[in-house]
Amino acid sequence: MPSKQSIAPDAMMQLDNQLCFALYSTSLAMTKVYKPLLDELGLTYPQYIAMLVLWERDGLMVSELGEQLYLDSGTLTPLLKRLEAASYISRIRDVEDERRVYITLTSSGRKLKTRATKIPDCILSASQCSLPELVALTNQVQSLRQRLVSPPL
Amino acid sequence: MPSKQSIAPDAMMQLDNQLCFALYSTSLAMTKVYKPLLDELGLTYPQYIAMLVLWERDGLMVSELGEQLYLDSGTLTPLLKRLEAASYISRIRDVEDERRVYITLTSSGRKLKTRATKIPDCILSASQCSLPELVALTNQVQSLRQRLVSPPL
DNA sequence: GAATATTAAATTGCACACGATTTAATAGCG
DNA sequence: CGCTATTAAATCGTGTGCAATTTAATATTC
Repeated sequence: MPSKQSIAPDAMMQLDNQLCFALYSTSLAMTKVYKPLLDELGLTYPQYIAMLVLWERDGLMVSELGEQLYLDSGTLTPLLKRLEAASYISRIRDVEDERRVYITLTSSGRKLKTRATKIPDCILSASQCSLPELVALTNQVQSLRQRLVSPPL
Repeated sequence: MPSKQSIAPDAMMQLDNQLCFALYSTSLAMTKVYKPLLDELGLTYPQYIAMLVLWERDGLMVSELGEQLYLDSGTLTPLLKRLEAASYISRIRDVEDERRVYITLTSSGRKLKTRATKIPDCILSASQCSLPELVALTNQVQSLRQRLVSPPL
């Protein structure tokens, strides 16, 4: 009989028991719920979360944006070029330090925030979560992320 | 003053408050934890979860595999071709109904299961979760997924 | 102050995701 | 039987993610 802190290897390997697959498939399912809402704004989900950060604080460097999104320049550079092509942001190289590129909202990008306001409500309703459940689950998942990105020595 | 079931729109839009971003970024962080373990097996994470399903039940159709993984043929066909190129699976068209393609493990693919057995333990330890916490969180996330993929009328 | 190291973005190559379309095969129906 | 509808995979195009490398600029060190 297994102890409290162990479990049969086969059970561990079952897909439905796996937290990682639950996160992976639920994240993809979430993105599909966002899709029709974001289509109206002409944004993909990763573009949307980049805009969310910029709506909070404009004028970030690519690397600062990357820290908040947990994404690197290999992902962000092309994504930001598409947002620039859509006239939502400007990419401006710092004259003080030409290695840096600052991301700034255009007026069109700022205006988009208003139209995006209703999205969180739509998602909340689609997720059929109570607000306390949503807050609790978000905190637990964030706490897990923190443990994963800063592993113990 | 907002009622218990409402919240300021600005707070809703803050990135860190958002369950979807928490799932998205944590799922990506999880995949990075898997990476060095899966590199030893020559698998990517999506390939690994396909193998997990096949280790449970061999000889599934592409569409049956897709139902379990929540992925469609546009994703699975190239992924399965790579697993076939790696000699872990065979793709065999059904002679009864030539629209169907059955996925079968090769002996090499079956052998891989042994080497994969330790992975769930490594992940559990990296996530620094107690087993009860992991089980509870997995159930909550799965329940959310179910609500997202089968919305109410 | 020239050589070296570090830093910030960009680039490259590969592997997903997925909507949409296409191809091919079977089922259903009059 | 022949026509239409449905089904199962495959294909195609776009947009991520990310490791690894490259490019260019700034810091550091001797």
